[in-house]
Amino acid sequence: MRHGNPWFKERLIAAGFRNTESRTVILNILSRTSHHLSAEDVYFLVRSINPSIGVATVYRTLDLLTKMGIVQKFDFGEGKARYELVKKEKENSLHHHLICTRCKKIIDCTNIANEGKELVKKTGEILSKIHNFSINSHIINFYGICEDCNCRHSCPTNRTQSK
Amino acid sequence: MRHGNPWFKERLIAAGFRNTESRTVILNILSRTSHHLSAEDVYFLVRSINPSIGVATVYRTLDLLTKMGIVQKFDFGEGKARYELVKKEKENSLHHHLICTRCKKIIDCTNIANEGKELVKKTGEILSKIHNFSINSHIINFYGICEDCNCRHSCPTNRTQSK
DNA sequence: ATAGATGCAAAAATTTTGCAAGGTG
DNA sequence: CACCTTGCAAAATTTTTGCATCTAT
Repeated sequence: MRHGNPWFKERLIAAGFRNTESRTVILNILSRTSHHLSAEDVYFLVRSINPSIGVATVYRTLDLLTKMGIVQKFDFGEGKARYELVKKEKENSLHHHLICTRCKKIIDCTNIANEGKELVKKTGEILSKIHNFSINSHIINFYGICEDCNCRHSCPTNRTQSK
Repeated sequence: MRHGNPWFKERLIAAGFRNTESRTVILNILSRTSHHLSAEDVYFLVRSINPSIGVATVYRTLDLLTKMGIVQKFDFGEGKARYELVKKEKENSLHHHLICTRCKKIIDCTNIANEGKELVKKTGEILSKIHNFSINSHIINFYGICEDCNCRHSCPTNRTQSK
């Protein structure tokens, strides 16, 4: 994985796309982090490597990678999307998240509760068959209030309606 | 449920909020549909009932209802959020969605694959305990390509990169 | 009377798009 | 060389916010 991500190059070519600098840079960034990066995060990192790459390219590339199934797009209700490389080892695992609706913290629980793997798979197969829908990925999100927020506030609803 | 949604009024008062016209109108709209409405959808419907209510109030109210757990906020990666009233009967059910990453269609599968209910509950309890996180709701989304899109296009990736 | 709620319009924030210029196969 | 990609900036979208005014309790 040191240089060039050949598997990625192959997939691009095979799909009829071109193997460009921007795409390589963005893919390298995604492959070197374990976080869910926002488009802005990616853009920021991209600039530190090649300042001539623009935001539009970042968005277009993330979109392309998502459509190719190389990247998974997440939406945690923050008003912006986040992206993560789909790793081979992760392809068969669960994507669990705990999301605090108060402070927007995201706790990644992938692979902690793996007993459910079979069931999610089976459920996917059933739905897939009923609706003739071909599934590429999934997300299981739990929403609630995190430990920190629970300690700091006693009232369950933010009184001021503000952030 | 014909008039006033008394249970809602009670919850507002109990939490120290006021029982206002806007809130009643918005809640009535949400309680009369089975769709996931965007803020824009709600605003549009609100205007047809009381044109003097503004967008900001719609957003503020949806936010308040979400924080109170009366409404669930969904984010399907369309660039905007959608909202749905949490119905009593639904509180213990599953929220399954099939989401087409090509045409953005959302297929609601709530309650079709109910064998998973126990498992989701158990998983939630485990994660909840590990992270000391109090769960209010959850979502299970499957991403892929829908029947219509599969029929119309042979190539797995949209060649033009455009919408 | 008083703290909370609202409307309005401006501002923020994220993402998309048109087009001319550049790069890849 | 043809066609895909890109940068740039403008535009489109969705959501938030400040503030004066209004309203429920």
